[in-house]
Amino acid sequence: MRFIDNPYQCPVTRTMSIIGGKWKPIIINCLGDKSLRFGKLNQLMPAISNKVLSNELKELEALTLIERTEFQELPPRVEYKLTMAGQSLLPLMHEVAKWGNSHLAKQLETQLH
Amino acid sequence: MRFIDNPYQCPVTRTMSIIGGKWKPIIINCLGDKSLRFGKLNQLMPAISNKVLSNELKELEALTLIERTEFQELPPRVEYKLTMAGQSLLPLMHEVAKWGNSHLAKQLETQLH
DNA sequence: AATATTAGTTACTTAGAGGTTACTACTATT
DNA sequence: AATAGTAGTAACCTCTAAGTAACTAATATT
Repeated sequence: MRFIDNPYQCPVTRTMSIIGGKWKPIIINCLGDKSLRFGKLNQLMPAISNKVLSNELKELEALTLIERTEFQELPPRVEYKLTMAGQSLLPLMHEVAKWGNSHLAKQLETQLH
Repeated sequence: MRFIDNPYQCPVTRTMSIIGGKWKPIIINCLGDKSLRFGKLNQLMPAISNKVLSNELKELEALTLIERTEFQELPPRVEYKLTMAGQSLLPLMHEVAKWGNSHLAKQLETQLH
């Protein structure tokens, strides 16, 4: 999802423009306050392809929401974690998760099939 | 955005499957606790086409998150408002808006161009 | 008889997000 | 000399969410 035209400076529109993609909120929530390797993220989100995960991580890094650390080891090790800016999204993610745990959300999910 | 495969029952994934579309959170936030006509919604979100707005409203209605009321008048009058279920999303929308109003979000928005 | 008003619908097109598959680099281990 | 392990990349494809433009129904008003 790309930038949404936001003439009235709507804050919801602004947030959705930035983290409204299919995977970004899920990645941010997976990271939480942990530092995770690429492969671990891929394993936590089995439905995302490594190409898309790689792209999303690059975009999140460009937005300064996550930080990528490369270790000089073999086999390669790369860890991702939220920056302070990224962590500012955690209360929001908590609210998203809270609603997702509600009876209504669980019921609606089954209806989506 | 359609259903996301959610093998680990992740609540964030669940929420994003349901309201993760480009426009749904914006529509829900626009409605708030008000009852709004189709044309008014279109005016509040000038970047959405009437075809897409119409589709999104139908989907939200099918999810029982909004209620559509048709008045027998001419010219036609139709009003949309959140159901109780839809209103359960307002605290979440409030958190989304709060983050969207942060300095960081405003800064990142300009960067998206 | 033309225009306005409202809430859409229809038919068509298109951008691009997302998906698939195969591949690479580098070394240690069997 | 083949395999494993990690973090990706490259080339290609596909689908569908979204966009565009024109149109409709029904009546009142000019």
